[in-house]
Formats: sequence, structure tokens, C-alpha cells
Amino acid sequence: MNLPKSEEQLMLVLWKLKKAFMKDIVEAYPEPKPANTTIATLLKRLQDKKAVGFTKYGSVREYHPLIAKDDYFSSQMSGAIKNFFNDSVAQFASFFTSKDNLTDEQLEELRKIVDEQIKARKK
Amino acid sequence: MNLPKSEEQLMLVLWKLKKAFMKDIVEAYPEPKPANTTIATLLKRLQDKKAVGFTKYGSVREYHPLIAKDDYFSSQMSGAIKNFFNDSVAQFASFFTSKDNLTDEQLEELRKIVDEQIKARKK
DNA sequence: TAAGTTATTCTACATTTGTAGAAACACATT
DNA sequence: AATGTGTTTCTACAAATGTAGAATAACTTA
Repeated sequence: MNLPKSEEQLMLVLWKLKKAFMKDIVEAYPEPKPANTTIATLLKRLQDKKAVGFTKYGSVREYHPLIAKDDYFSSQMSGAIKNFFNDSVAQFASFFTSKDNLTDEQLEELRKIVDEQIKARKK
Repeated sequence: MNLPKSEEQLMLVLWKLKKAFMKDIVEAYPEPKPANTTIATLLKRLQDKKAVGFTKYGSVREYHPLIAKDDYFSSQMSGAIKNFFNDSVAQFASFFTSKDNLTDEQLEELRKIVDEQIKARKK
């Protein structure tokens, strides 16, 4: 699933809210908010794509994501890694850790996380 | 700079070749190759966007990227990290190292890279 | 219940993207 | 010089995207 920017934006809002009524979505939208009907259109398109679903409370709809943020992001990442680093995670990591991409602190943080992950898997 | 998929594809080819004549680009294109004129169109659009430039050898043009792959990728990443992890590299790293994103080997590899980077910076 | 408010769908339209034929141009070869 | 070959630009057009007004449905409240 690869969503256009505008729909991705709406998904971000919905992922944050987890579930929401129309007004909640509008409210949570970052400035500059698009017209109300614009959001509605995006919502509609996302429903067509099965990316968003809803539960009916009477005649009111409460929307919720049908795809997980993690999954979505994960697949975006894989794509990027495949394209830009011919599928080599090492190359990707290397890129990521070098240059000005991370501060010293963030790098230390990353090591900690990696270490913990390795430890966790060892068991 | 945010390029559409098709143009990104052409950039990938050009980044790999570093510089190339039309025929080199066509040749290097992954299957299924689009029509020749399709590539030409993309090339044109990329020139309009100042993403690709060329040097004239007589009447022949040798094309080359005007934007660095690293820079392009870097900005794509920042965008993604900002959106999906509210700007937290730690959150990103955490996501990246957990789940099925990396095999055990890759994880060890990553640690090595991080360690080396930390060491390199210490001096 | 009439009027206001909110949500939803329809319709619309400009722009961007994906794709490529047709035409024009420059060069190589017969 | 006539023809073929590769390059580049023009033109074209369908599909996707970004944006939103108009119409309609449903609910709230005076």
C-alpha cells in the first residue's frame, strides 16, 4: 500500500487518534487545515482503498485505521532500502550512522537499543 | 526535492552511472524498459527541475545528476522520521531494530557499524 | 416543525504523473 | 545526396492527486 501525501497526512492524524469522528479529525489536523470537504474526500478515498474503516453509532461514524502505522512504515522503509541501497541493510545503517545524520548522543542511544535487542534475542 | 517514482527510477540509474549518454541510460534501465521516448520525457522533466544537467560534446549530451543521492535520500529519511516518529531518532532506531526488520546477523553488523562510528568520533 | 449545524456524497476541475507516438534534428553510411 | 539511426522536443492523453463547492441527509435546537 502506497498512499499519496495528502492521504498519508490523514492517516497520520488517524493513527494518532486511533479512532475518531469527523470533527475530531478536523480538529486534530495541522494548520493550515484544508477545507472540510477536502478531508471528507480523502477519507472517502481511503475507505475505498480499505485503509480506513468505521463503526456506526446510530448514524454517526467513528473512523479507524485499517492498516497499522508500523506495517505501513515498515513497507515504505523496505522499499527505500531496496532502491537506494540495493537491499543492503548494512549499507543503509552505515549511511544512517555516518554523516550528520545522528548526533553523538543519538548514536549512543542507538547502540544501547541495538545492544538490548541483541540481548533480547539471545534468549 | 521530492521526485515521483518514475523520475526517481531514472535518477537511480543516473546515480549509478554517475554520467551517461542517452543510450547508456536506456541500456542500464531495469526490465521492463519503458519506451525510449518515455525515458526522454522523464529526462526532460528532471532537467526542468534542475535535478539533472548535461555537458555537450559537440551535439551530443552527457547527462549527470545535479542532486546527490545521499542528500536526496537523507531528506527523504528526515521527512519519514519526522512524520512517523515525531522526530525521534530513538523511536526510529527502536522500530528499525526490533520486529522482523533485521536478521540476527544484520543486527550484529549494525552494532559493529555503530561501534566503529562511535569510536571514530571519540577522537 | 422550521432553521441551523454537521457529516457525507457528488461533481468538478486544475495539476501532476506515467506513458508514448510523431516530428524534427543531427550524424553516419551507402 | 538519400537513407537509416539515435536524440531530443512536442504533443497527447489517461490516470492519479489535491482541492473544494453544491447537494443531500441527518441531527440539534429554538
